[in-house]
Amino acid sequence: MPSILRSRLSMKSAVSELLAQAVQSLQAEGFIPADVEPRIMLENTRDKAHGDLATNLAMTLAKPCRQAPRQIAERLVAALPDSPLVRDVEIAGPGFINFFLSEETSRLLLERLFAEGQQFGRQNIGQGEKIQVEFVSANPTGPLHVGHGRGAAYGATVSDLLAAVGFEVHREYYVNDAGRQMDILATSVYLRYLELCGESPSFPDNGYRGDYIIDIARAILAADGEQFRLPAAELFADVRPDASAGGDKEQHIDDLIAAARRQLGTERYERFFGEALEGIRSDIEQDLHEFGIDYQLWFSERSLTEGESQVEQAIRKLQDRGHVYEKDGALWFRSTDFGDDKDRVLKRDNGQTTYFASDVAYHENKFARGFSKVINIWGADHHGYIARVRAAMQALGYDPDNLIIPMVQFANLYRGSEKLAMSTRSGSFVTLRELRAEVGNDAARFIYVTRKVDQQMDFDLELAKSQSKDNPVYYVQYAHARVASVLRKLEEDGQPLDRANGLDNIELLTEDAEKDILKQLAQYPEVLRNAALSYEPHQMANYLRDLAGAFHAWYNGTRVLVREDELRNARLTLALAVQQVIANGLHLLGVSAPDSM
RNA sequence: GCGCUCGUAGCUCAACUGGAUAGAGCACCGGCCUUCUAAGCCGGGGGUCGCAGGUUCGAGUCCUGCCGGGCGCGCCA
Repeated sequence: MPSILRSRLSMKSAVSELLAQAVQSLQAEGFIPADVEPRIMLENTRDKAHGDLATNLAMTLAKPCRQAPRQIAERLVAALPDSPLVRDVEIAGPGFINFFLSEETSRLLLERLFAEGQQFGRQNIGQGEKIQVEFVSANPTGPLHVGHGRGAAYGATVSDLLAAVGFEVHREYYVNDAGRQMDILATSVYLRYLELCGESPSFPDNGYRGDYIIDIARAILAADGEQFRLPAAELFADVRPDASAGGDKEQHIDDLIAAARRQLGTERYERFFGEALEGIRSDIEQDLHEFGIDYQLWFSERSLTEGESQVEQAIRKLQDRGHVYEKDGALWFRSTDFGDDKDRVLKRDNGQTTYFASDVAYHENKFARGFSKVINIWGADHHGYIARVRAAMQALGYDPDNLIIPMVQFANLYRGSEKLAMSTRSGSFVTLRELRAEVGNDAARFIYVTRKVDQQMDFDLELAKSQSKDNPVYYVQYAHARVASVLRKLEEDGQPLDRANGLDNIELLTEDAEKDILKQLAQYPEVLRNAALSYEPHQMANYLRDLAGAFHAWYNGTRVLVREDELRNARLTLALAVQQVIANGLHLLGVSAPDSM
């Protein structure tokens, strides 16, 4: 293997290196000004007539060289060192330089592909740099629904892609276990508990109605009996009326929470709070685990205020740096100094710190742990928070560019043409668990990441559930299964698999379809790199679909198991390479690569 | 109203991050199973890249202004 390739990621970087040498020698001659540092951009051509790789280098040099692009192109081509990788070079159009790669490149590619196997495509761009990815982080007030699923699939895949290019990835779930929503949850559980005891309290309009609330209440009843039972009338004694009774639903629920806490006592109230929280959180953890997603840490929001309050410390740090002022009895962060629309309250006039203050503390905590990059994957409804959190990080002395916040747009859920309403409170939603059961993990994971995250998407359950060809994931998996099937047939026929012989006869792969596949295989490491570094898993998903498409087209018209040993081995080698790359790619997407379907 | 974001084929989405003639899948029409899995393949029709300017060798991609969708705009979480 020529040294030029051994150390390089791909053909692309090898050719790029040739161009760099050409530029150097032209600079030595004085044709290109010495102070110019051209950025060499090579692209994979869309049209085969343009060769395999093309560069616009001559065009970008036109201005500094004050020469016509085509003239520069000619000089560059003349200065290119000879390479066994390049078969031909052409100048075309306004000044593109097109490279036609030699068959030798295919042999080298496949040799490396098989040598690396499951590792093929993996790189070390990250060099072990620590990067944190926080995703899902849904409030533990109920099971995850299909909207969360998108963030889950996206976050998990981004994490795995980054790990595959050499970053040390730390996956984290921020548990919002503080605040009023959790109290509403705890109180909802308590009311269900009372119902199970035989009381008949009215259930608040604002309470959580899902069946899982009753399940948690039932568990408490089973463990501890009726020791927490109170007469419903007593509990509701000083509670202002609910909206359905002509009152205000927010006042009603707040009164109810206060009454429950007072009458049960803090310790016994905490029992319901804790059971509700841990019951739901662990259910979410299990759900995600089954979806192929595991975290390194479940970070509790409450832990930020317990003991030596990190929230107070963060506020103090902002104060020390002169970004905090007092107004109307509250403490404000002057976020407008860092581009936010308005200043934000850190501590309310009643002494309580805000959710935002917790967020500041959490992000301070993240950076303090030494992550060089912090990625927050947020739902689109949180986009108003980006400016203030960035502002806080800047105020605390961190580079806001190291805080990356991709936003997951909502998925509109349809059942056929019927649009489904999603509401956690009312308990009427399709859960992620239901989706997984109906569609399967593979299809769900794949479909979620085929679209760019910042695009709103329509998710049609009927379509996703259909076990037929409408599902793109089957298309890709089928390509993998077909190769496995060929191998089974080969074994049945008692024929040997001689990959070394196949590699020696790569030049027998002369069909257009075969060349297409080889070219696409060569691009896999680059696709992986781009998908990871731009946080765009859909690039990998689309690539795999294209590769599977090229394979199906070839497979349909070309028999692999032919009588001639050399040709058969060459084709088998190609098929095996496709199988390996599809397996590697699907693995990164959290999707299985079955041997039969 | 202000801010962020998106707008590509009838529908759902791509376009290698500024490159050559904008591509797939559904859906529609017409072909291909005695041969390694037809969950497949081949062919066909279908486009003012929301609109209008601007930047440059070159714009779906960048900048500005409109139009339209989504989201946000609390001392809630």
